[in-house]
Amino acid sequence: MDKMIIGYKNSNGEVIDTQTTNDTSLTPITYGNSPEALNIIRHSTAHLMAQAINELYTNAKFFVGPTVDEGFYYDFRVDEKIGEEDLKSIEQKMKEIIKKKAIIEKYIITKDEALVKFANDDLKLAVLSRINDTEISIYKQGDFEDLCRGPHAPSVNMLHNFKLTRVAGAYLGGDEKAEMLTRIYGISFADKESLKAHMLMVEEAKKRDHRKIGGEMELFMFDDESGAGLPFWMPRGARLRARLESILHTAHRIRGYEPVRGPEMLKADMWRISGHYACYGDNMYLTEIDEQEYGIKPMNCIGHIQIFKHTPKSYRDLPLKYYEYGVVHRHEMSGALHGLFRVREFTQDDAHIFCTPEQIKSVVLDIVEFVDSVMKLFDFKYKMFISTKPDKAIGDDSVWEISTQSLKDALDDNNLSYEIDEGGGAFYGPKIDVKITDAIGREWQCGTIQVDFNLPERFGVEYTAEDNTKKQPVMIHRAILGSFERFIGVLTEHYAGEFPLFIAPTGVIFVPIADTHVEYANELKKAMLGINIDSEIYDKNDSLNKRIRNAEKQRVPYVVIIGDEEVANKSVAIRDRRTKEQYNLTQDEFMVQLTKQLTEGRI
RNA sequence: GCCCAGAUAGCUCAGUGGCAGAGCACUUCCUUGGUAAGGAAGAGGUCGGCAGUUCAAUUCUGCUUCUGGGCUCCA
Repeated sequence: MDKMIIGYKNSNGEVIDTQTTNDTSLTPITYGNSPEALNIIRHSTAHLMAQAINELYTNAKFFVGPTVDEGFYYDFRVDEKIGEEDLKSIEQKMKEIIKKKAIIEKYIITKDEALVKFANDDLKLAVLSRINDTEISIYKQGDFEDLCRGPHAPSVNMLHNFKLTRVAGAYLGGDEKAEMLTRIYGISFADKESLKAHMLMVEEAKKRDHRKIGGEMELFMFDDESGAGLPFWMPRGARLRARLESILHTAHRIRGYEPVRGPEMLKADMWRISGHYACYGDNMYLTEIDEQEYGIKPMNCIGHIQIFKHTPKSYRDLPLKYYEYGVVHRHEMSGALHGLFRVREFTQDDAHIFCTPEQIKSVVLDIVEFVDSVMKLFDFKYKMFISTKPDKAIGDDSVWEISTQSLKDALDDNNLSYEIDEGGGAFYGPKIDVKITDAIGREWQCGTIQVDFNLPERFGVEYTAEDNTKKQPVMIHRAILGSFERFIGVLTEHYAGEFPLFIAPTGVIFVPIADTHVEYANELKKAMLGINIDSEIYDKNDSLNKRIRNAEKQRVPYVVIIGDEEVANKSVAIRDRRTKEQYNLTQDEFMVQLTKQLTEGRI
């Protein structure tokens, strides 16, 4: 028979392994890199790893070893401390085991028998306590056996192409209060080439790491003495950020948004009314001023609500769109901090739109158009998720109905596909989350659109309707980038630091050949500022070759060489990063080209 | 916050219970060069911080701050 069959799929799409059936009328799953095959291979590789760990650490006790998006892991407990360097010996042991070519067998026992069999293994008992079935399957390879629902590959012989990637701690069952187990992550593929390609992707991701590039390019920094998770923007990073802010500012104004700005902190009572004090208090920084408690804002909504309430509003004012680059502080656990991706102080591109329930659909449609423009600008593919009413929710079902349907209609009308996250909404309303995919295929959650009936109610927000009665508006919270910090982090990795001209912190580096050419370079730099291009002059006492090499390494769109010829002709000798070409233009032609290229950043 | 691993020059990293090291970057000088690393000299460190063990600690121990990989959480 075909040795390459590693499982079957039944008519319900369920995967059944070869240990369970050899019914050839089922659809076979052949050994390869299909999602189903990989799932089986990785699951079995997790077991293989457990077997190796079991041989190396005889006191090891195992919890669960599932597959995940990026491979597999196994959680276990050992007396020894396991570090990265131990992964090599575990891999070595796994390879030894493969050489024995053990068949992977399966047998069934009752749950009662399993309870007896694993009586001395508290972790397996913990696993069993989570299983309701009366029958338990056990998989066995050589002398190693493990309680598992499968499916598994027929033989360890099929598990050659793996790599253990990291070791970490993980709570038993994901419970913060439970014991911390050791977790080892790994990945495997059907062939060597795919494994190699994956490891190359990981290498590429490492090269693009925004913390590394951000440091090299001097975009931003963190300072131990000042505190964790508090980013500092250095001149180059601040230039980039200012460009992004400026592009977005115009984009908001064109779309009818009004800029507003709320204070950095408010009396704690405001946060009590909003519900933040009770629901979000653990993440808030509180302080006391003149014996009164204040809270530093973790969100911008209250400020916008107070501004809305300050003057009477008519139905004619709706929808009313307020936006703010709102600085917020949120306490994140120290272990969660991660470069610009997770910080304790950040700025949201935040907006709150006050509208009637009937207007939700068109307002959301506008926002979706806005999101689409921004994501297209940066060449991001994206997906949308609509999250519906959770079990614990406030508000009438009818209002949930109309607003959820409005979200769906808005996306359907715009021909945008989305997935439904059933019950994933906030307690105060449904939402759309935007997940973007970067240049090397990684996904990031950035933008979010949330419908809210809760805060208008709590703060007594109202407007005068056509019939001269007071009515309550709906509030739509939305962010497109999410936060400037995270988005710039993502952009940095997306472009590997080679930002397009319209946000590049430095658009041009001028390299004068000799001192006599510096004056012209200064003139050019000044002219550049006139058309909103930041440039730098590299006139250090290094050899010309070295200066060109260093300038080229700066990830700047244009390197421009200035010599006698250029000074005489008022021209520039260009090295164009985008076209990877060298050519000459007059100064005027160059400025026209740059100005034109800057307009690519208009949305 | 929890588990594991780290912290040595501006950066990347060697190294040692007994005077602190390299490459790059930096400063000065020579070189004034037309397209990817010219040469020489110099400066730079409380070996993250605080205690403890020791004749002696950058090295061993404890605590602490920060960083990394996860868990958890989230923009």
